[in-house]
Amino acid sequence: MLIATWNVNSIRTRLTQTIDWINQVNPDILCLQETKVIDECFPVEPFEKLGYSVEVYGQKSYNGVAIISKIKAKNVKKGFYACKESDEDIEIFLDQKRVISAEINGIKIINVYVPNGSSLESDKFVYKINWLNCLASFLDEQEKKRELICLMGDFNVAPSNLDIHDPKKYEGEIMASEIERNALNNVLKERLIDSFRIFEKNTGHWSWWDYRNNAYELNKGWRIDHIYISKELSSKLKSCVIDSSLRANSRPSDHAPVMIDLNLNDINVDFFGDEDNFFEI
DNA sequence: ATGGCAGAAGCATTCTGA
Repeated sequence: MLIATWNVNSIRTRLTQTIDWINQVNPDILCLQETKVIDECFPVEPFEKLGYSVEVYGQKSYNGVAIISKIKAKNVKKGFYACKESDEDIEIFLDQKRVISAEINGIKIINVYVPNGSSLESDKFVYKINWLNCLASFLDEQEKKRELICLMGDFNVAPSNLDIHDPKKYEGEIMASEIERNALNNVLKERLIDSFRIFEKNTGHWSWWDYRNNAYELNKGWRIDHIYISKELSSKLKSCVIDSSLRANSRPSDHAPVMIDLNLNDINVDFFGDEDNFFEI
């Protein structure tokens, strides 16, 4: 089962490239970020023609997430819910459409577009950390339900210095600070693992290159797009790849897709709906 | 320290992103 994530930086501008990529790799699930379109205007037909079902949570101009899947998503939820914070605390995140989740093939799929934060001195940075803390609370609640989780998207955080082309230059800066890394680790805790690092221990692998200063041509990138899976799923993980070739297209997204291959043949797809049962892998 | 590029909104230029 191929599960992919891609920040397309506008689905309408990147529609042809997205459809071409789907035809090329045939993913079972594709999570998109920065769709930048209201739900009524999301181009669902090209995906449905290929046999996919589409779930969207977008807004005008900014943000926006979507789940494209061969198997229709169940129990689709838009925004945060069931966090231990009160409803009023969750409410401040409602106007930015950055998270959509659903159950597909026995896995809880959580698609996120984490705020960038601008700089450590910015109000947006406070928002970013609060948002990550809310995501951590959201996952705490999912964990109580013993769900198998696949959390993916644009995290706007490089988990370690191995994930930055010039870590000294950006030490302590946005996307590289200890504050952000700690907030991310508090989301992951001991329950979620970085799919990419199961297979690759070295630096030099990026998922995002700045549009400016010829960053892609100079290979000055960052690895900020991630697929985290429940550790119970790690034995099922066959591969994790970043398809950086798309960054060389004309009019590319500044992000590349990331994709895992999970062997789910022996997973009980009827798990959801049976509260008294949970997986034995 | 600044600006570099791209997209949306909307028609000149600003806001936002990372």
